This record gives sequence, structure tokens and C-alpha cells, in this order.
Amino acid sequence: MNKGEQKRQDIIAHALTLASQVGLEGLSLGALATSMDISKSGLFAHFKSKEALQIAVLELACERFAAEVIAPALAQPRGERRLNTLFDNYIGWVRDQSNQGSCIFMSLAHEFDDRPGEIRDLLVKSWRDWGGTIARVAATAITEGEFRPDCDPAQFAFEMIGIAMVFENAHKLLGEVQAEARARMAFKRLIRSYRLSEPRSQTASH
Amino acid sequence: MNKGEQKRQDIIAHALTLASQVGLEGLSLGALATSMDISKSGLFAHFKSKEALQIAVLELACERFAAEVIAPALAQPRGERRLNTLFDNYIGWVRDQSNQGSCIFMSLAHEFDDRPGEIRDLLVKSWRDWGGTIARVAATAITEGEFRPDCDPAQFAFEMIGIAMVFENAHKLLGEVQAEARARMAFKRLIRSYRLSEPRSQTASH
DNA sequence: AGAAAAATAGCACGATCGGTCGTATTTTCA
DNA sequence: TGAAAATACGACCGATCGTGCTATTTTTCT
Repeated sequence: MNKGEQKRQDIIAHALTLASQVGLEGLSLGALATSMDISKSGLFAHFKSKEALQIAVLELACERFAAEVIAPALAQPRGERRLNTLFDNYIGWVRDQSNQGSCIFMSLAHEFDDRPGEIRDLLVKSWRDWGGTIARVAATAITEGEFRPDCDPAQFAFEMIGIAMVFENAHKLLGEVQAEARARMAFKRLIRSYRLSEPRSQTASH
Repeated sequence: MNKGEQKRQDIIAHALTLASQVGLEGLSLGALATSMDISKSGLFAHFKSKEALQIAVLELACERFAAEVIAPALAQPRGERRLNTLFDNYIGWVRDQSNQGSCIFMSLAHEFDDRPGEIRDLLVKSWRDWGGTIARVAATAITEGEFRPDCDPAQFAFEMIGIAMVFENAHKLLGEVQAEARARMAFKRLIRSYRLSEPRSQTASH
């Protein structure tokens, strides 16, 4: 690999860390260069514009998400097992990202929902892909005979994402220690209501 | 009322509109002044610092939220009726805010989850209050004999907020027309699983 | 009406922003 | 090894940021 290309990847990785904390707009080229002990212009030379760097950062985040959250889940057997793993990995991703900043996809959702452009388009696409992935996995739980045949996988995806969102808020902003337990309880309830049979012994209590 | 105080309230209201679009940090005093056809220093003279303005903006948002979302719900009879109204008003709030920017509380949650200070403290307090309010109303559904006596109102609040969060994302960022229907379906499912009896005829289908 | 007080505008400050340019250094490869 | 190409640097640009200071206009009160 070129030395330049290596450095470029290095910059993008650092930028992703920084962007998780201050967003993609708040990401400052000067601050990024200083934190890497290189000059601002030396850093800038690797990208034709700030937006190009921002896009590269978002693409890297997508790659990591696919590798850390989606891929391991697809290795699980179809149906509820795979769905559980997908949720576990998602919660784990959000929790881990919270140590340095927050889940970049959730941050950017609010940063760019009013800002048209290539970044927003890319972000929308990645969110749609993610929802589609969840729905597709949920659909395998139907074909495996675990979920009701007439249930809506897209609705399942919608609700699962909601759990992850409120989990991040409770965990990161509010600092609630029970946040993860609450998220898992919510997911358990979600799964149960999509099953073919609902045992009466289980309740929504804590 | 003083003319100065009147102008101050005017500025705060305009700032709230602007902050809903660009966040509280992205709120620029110069841009705000220009949009109100006054000078930047004339505007600034009403506040000892930008942070003071930001805090005033957040407090105004809290007042409006209490008046538009919470108060009308408390006028409803205790129990599920009140809970339904609370949810309806919340979804309505998020939807309406989305026309100009987005729900400021959700935006700020990501903007300030890593930024200590008075604004963050105020934001955390308002989120805790909101969760507490939902839980308190959910608790009335227990005493009214509609919800299971052993269910957890705080868990209910957690999940209801999650639905509102994913609704905003689906509605504003992704532009999904079914977003509101999805949110209502999710809430229906949430309510049902907290009830004393669960009629077998209802399903999670679309 | 006139004086005291409040409100507003004009201006300038240091800092930081994304971005450009000319030049020096390093890497690459024949 | 030597020349071309890639990479990094410091200086600098125009714009914008929050924030003081001062003068002027407008409101308020006796």
C-alpha cells in the first residue's frame, strides 16, 4: 500500500473517533491535525474538501458497523437466534460507542435531518439498509415458524431501533445504570408479541 | 411589561425556532440578529453571554412542552385515557416540531451528551422529569385497575420514549409516510402487553 | 418638559474556521 | 543513484465566531 493511502486511512480513523464526539460538522480540520501531530495543510492535502473527509468517515463507520454488528449475526442460525444476536450486537455497539462520544449514526441523524447533501443521502441510505437488514432477519423467524406468518418484519425493525435509541439516551445522557436491563426487557416483550404462541405465565413486570 | 423584557422574550422565541434547526451550539448570534433585523450587539446586550441565551431557549422549550403536551393530558381522566392522550400529544409535538427543525430535546440529547455544563444539567433534568411524568401517568393505569399491578411504570416510560424517538427518525430523516402509523401500532402493542388481560384475537400484524 | 435610565447600534478585538499556494522534504522507481 | 512524483509544511486569505467598549437613540419617570 502507498504510504499516502496508509496515512489517509489513519486520518479517517482518527476523524471517526473525533466525529463521534463532536459530530461531522463540529469536526475541525485544525483540531484533527493537532491531535495527530501533523500540519493542517498536510492533512488537508489528502482530501479535496472537508465534505470528502466527512463522507469517508461515514463510509468507514458503515464498514465497521457491518463487520461488528451485522456479520457476526448472520453467522447465527436463521430465526430468533439470529435476531437475538443482532440485537445484542446492536446494543453492544451503542454501548461501546458511548465510551468515546456516541453512536455516530444516531448523532448524524439529528445533525443532518435538515441539511441536504451527499452526506445526508449516504446517511439515509445506511439507515434504510439497517432497517432492511433487521426486517430481513425478522422475516427468517417467520419462515422458521417462530413468528406469526401475518406479522410485519418492517414494523419489528421500527420498534427494535426505537429500543436502541432510547437505550442510548438513558445510558449516555441520563447515565441510568438500568438502561441496558430496560432495553433487554423491552426487546423480550417485543419478541414475545411476535411469536406464534404467547405463554400467559410471562408478564411485563420488572 | 418593560419594552426590554418584551424584546428579550421575542429574541428567545426566535432563537428557539433557529435552535430547532441548527442546535444550540450552531445557533449564531449574528445570524439570529440578522433574521430579526436588529444589530448583533443590540441583541447581545439582552444576555450576559451566549450560554445565558441558550439556557433561556431551553427553558422556553420546557414551558411549551409542558403546556402543549403534558397539561392537556392531565385534563383527561386517570388511566389509559390519560396515557393515550399523553402519547398522542407527544407524537403530535414531535411531528409539528419536525416542520421547522426537529424536536429540540432529542437534538440536544446528542449535542450535549458529551458536553458538561449548565445546559446539559438542565437538559438531563427535563428528560428525567418527562420520564417521571409518563411513569406517573402509567401508574394511574395501575390504580385504575387497567394495568397489571406488578408492572413497572418506569419501564413503560422507557419504551414509550423509544417509540417517539424512532418515529422522529423515520418521519424526519427517512421521510417514511407510514412512520406515524408504525408509532401508533407500536404504542398499541405496548399498552396491550401491560393490560391485565390480553385478548388472543389481537395480533402484531400490519 | 427635562433628566435619568434603558435599549440599541457601530465598531473593533482576538480566535478559529475551511481552504489556497509556494516551497521544502521524502518516497518511489527506472 | 538521480530524477520525477508524492507528500508535508508554514504562511496566509476572507469569513465568521462570541464578546467587549462607546456613542447614540429611545423609553421611562418626576
